[in-house]
Amino acid sequence: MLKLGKLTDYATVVMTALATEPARQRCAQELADATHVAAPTVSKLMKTLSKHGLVESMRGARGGYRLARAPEQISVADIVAAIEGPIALTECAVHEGCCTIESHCGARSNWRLINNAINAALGSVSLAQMAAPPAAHPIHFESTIQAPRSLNPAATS
Amino acid sequence: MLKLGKLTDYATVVMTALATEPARQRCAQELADATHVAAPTVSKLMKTLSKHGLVESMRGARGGYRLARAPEQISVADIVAAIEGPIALTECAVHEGCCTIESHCGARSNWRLINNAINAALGSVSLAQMAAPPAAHPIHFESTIQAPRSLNPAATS
DNA sequence: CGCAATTCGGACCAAATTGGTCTTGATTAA
DNA sequence: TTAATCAAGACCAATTTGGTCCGAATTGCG
Repeated sequence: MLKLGKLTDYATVVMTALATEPARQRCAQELADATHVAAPTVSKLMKTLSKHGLVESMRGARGGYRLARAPEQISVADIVAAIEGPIALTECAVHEGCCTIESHCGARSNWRLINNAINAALGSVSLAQMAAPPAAHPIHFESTIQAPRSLNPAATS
Repeated sequence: MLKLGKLTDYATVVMTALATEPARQRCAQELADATHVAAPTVSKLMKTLSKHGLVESMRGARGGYRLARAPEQISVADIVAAIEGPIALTECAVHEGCCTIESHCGARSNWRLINNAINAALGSVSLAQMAAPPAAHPIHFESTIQAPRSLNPAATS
């Protein structure tokens, strides 16, 4: 189903909630209330997100969480990567040599290209866009993926 | 990890192998030999692929499998959809109303847009491109969602 | 200055999904 | 008829996922 873990989905919801008021810090319970996600789950999510530097955590009695960066500087790719690990459709796109058929596979390199494209797509959507109503920000994906033979992979678009 | 099931990966490999000689029909064992995928797994894959109309099956002695369409007419999105079901990053993108927080969720509609974009990306890559060396076909996909009122320049680093 | 309330952090466990194999039955060429 | 091959399903093992719980840390108040 090309599915994204439920936790990742929840993470985007919580992050979107935080993005509505980036300055205010809120504790896990407060976020759970706002998003209707189970409180322990929110706690777990925030732990992971904080470990990856997407949110800042304040401990102690009046602690809570807060976005580490401006909503425009956080992409959904960041969230996905934080919760689910590096974005990789195929296992071999990250760990080379773990595939038993790697030598007989003509599809590998092309998979990596597709992988990059999706990565770019997810990276081009910011939290600010997620928080806004869909009509406000037309989301435009454009990705030309070419084999790194003689082409400069830097974004010259 | 945004991961794709291993079976889907294998399916693309087997399909790519078939695409190298679209006219020839090959039995499951032959394909297993060529791709180094376990024979029973190939059998299971082909069953599913045939059920979804991507390959044609010939039964009986000297039977085998063959691509149902030209390699250019089959996209990786077709394969993914056949093995893993409809492409949906979030559960709510397909089944509405199964999410407990649907009413408090400002991210839903945007998720659907992203989902469509990825769908388009996978649909723009054909089996013929997968079978060819990566440098041969620069893969280009572009997907603008919603009215292109104001263009978003966030993609450039 | 110490206590207690509150909150984050990490470990743990249960369950669902997935990956893979096997067995049985139907179909066709030799 | 016989052998070979696909079709269909049940079945089991394993990885991953989702969720809960308890301990460590910090702040506010008495």
